[in-house]
Amino acid sequence: MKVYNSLTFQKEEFEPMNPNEVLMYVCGPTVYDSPHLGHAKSAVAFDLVRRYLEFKGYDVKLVKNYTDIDDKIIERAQEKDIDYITLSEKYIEEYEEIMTALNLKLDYKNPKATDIIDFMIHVIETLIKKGYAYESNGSVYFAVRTYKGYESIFQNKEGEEEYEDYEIPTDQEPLHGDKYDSKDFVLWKAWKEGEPFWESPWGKGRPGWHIECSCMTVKFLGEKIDIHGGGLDLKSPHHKNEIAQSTAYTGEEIFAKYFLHNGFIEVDQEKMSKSLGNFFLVSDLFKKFNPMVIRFFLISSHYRSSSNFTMDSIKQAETNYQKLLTTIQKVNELTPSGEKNGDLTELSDRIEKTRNGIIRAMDDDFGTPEAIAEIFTFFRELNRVLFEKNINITEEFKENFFTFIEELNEIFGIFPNLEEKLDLGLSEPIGEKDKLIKDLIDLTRDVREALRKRKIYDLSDEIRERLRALGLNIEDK
RNA sequence: GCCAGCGUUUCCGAGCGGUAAGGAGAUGGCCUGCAGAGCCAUUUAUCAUGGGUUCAAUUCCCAUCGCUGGCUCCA
Repeated sequence: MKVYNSLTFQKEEFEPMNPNEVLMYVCGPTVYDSPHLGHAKSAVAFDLVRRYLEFKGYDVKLVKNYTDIDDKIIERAQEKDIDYITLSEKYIEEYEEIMTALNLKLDYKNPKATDIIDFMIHVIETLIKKGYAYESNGSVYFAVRTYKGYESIFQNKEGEEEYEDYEIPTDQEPLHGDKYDSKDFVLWKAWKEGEPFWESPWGKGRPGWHIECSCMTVKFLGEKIDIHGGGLDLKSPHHKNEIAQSTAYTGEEIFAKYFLHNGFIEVDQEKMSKSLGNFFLVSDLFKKFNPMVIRFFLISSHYRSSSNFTMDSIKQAETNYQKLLTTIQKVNELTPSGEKNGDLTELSDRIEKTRNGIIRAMDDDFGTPEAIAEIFTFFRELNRVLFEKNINITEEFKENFFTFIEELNEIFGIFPNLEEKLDLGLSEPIGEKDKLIKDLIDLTRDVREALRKRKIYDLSDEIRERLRALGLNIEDK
């Protein structure tokens, strides 16, 4: 299989360092606000990568961090006059709830920046010792000029100018605030009145942003990993800095073999932003759409391209998703009674063809849109043969079909709790699905059946309409 | 300003050297007590514009325009 590697600007054959295992790190959110659709896009994109790699037989270890100490968090906590921990805990909890609803698989580890302060201090000390970093006024900076090759990271150009041999001029006064070079970035931030702090060899302070991901990777996955993921906006300088400081620390040639970056959500062809007022929080979208519709929307475009979010496009996703569910429901309701015949054999072949088509698409840098197209093509054929020609199916075919659906669920994660859904015939979640609801639905169905038998259509239609208004789709045979 | 990416039919959205997947919407038809679902057909494409390379370009190269991102916090 091939993946697009941001380091080399091209698709490459995917070969993890260990043939059976994939070590993967994804930059998680800074928890100072509720997750918006962009966070969901990133999270779902890498959940998909992880799922597909697992489907291919790899044992995937995925670490995703929480940045729980940072300027914005401190600022927001001060505004609200609460402790920064209270703030970050609140948003971590919300993030986890939302990602669970979006059917993300659990990560191997979700460390918080503040969990590993000691280790960060150790890494920063090492960087100073090795001559890559310097202390200045209680802060510590990474001197980018000491890192040969810094400017070439993520540069798709030949002959990028690189730094000559350079030693940090610690005997001089810094020219750029506390820094010797404007590009130097902070590893440790000196404490300011009113801010949370940790004790360090350089006095009170807190870690800089870039160092945390490097430290987490090394601490929880090792000095070299296979895949590092994150949003496109993190490429520079965050990932650039991560690579520099990590390899400076470990002395390894590489930090991550493949860097994967996901694209953005746009709204009406414009960037989604608070100032434009076109900002969508996932929690708000959940009020109007099933989380699986959101997930389906997100995987309907390729993870690297930007997706255009409009009310129209999310409704289209809803229609499409429902279309898949409807067909699955219909197959589920069929009672196997037939003998093997030519049509069924052909359909079984179609399952195999579709499976191969999906694998082909996903093997090419996780081509979800093409994979989904394969599913639709197969489902249309399925509908035509099964429900237009009224072919009887066999037990074997039904099993075969549901094994395939289960595979789809493994790869795309779009059919969680399918059995429940099929039993209830629900198109939308209606809150707590318990036995009472199911019984009431059955009751209503029976009443409608009776009415329709006596051709009292106006009444049965009214019941149908009112159920529909409640989010229950009733379809007459 | 510098760097990177994108511009495909009414809409969403693939393809990326041999004249363009899939879905939505719309219209007509089949089916149905009706509706829905489903099926069939049409809408369905001078692939932003202008040059160039090639037997052949939506796909490669150059320029222009438009949009987006990075250069400061950001998924």
